[in-house]
Amino acid sequence: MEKRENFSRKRMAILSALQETTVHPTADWVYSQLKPKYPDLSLGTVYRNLKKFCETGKAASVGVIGGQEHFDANTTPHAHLVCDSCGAVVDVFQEFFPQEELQTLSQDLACRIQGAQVTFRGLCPNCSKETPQS
Amino acid sequence: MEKRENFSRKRMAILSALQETTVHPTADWVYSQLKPKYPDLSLGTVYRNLKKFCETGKAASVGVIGGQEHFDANTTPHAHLVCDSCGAVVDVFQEFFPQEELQTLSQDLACRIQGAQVTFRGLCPNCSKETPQS
DNA sequence: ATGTGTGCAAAGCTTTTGCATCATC
DNA sequence: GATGATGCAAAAGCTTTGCACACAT
Repeated sequence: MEKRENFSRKRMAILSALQETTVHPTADWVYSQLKPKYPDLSLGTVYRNLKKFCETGKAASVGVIGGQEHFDANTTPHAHLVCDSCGAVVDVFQEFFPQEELQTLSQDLACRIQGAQVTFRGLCPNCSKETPQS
Repeated sequence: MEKRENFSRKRMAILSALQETTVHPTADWVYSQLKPKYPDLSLGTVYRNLKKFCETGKAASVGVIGGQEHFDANTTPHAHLVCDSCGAVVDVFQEFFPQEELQTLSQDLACRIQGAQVTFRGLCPNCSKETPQS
């Protein structure tokens, strides 16, 4: 009978993995992370659940970086910095486009802007430290 | 001898196609566009040249939207709006992060920001017109 | 019973790449 | 000849999907 508590334990594990990290992982990262603890986990399941999280607002896509989609469980408005050197995706906790600004912009452009994604490119704090001035 | 003026005519055609449109095309769009005029054009060539244009600064990537990378021959700082309804990528000619602001931000975060990509999401002017208030 | 979640493997799509060929110099 | 560009097809890589089975209600 010990099989019974399988009520989406894996789904919870995927969401937790996403919530407990700040690396903005890819599906593959989550899979590798959980595989040891859930040996029969399938990559398809990770993809399916990540997609579902995005649809239900539990997570958001950071976009495709280096050919792979990155996810973020922090859905509060903030930006990201993608490091040219190490590829890291780090948070920039600042809201550059509050609703009122989006509305102003929408009026100016005769469109309906509903969200903004801000992505910086450069060197992350770590790599910035280790790289001599250019 | 009529073969002689083949000096990268295709490369020029690819760049021109990119420059003469505002749709921020994908590799496949460029390929389809040029194929009638250049029946022996290969998709690989389009990919190779688009990549080269990005490396040499003649073009820039708008990012991966709907699974395909979109390109832009306009490399002046500006933003984009991706339409949730028709998928169009339209220009927003405004520079939201001038160099000085990037430098300020870099200091605050102890990093080195070298560029910013701003992408809005919502309804483009066309779809906004045709869609009743929500 | 019905619906949902999953593993597995196959398929799908976009993009890259190896190799032979052709053009230019 | 040497270099660079291309066509073609194969390969690679990421993501989705069909199907059968297990689990939950």
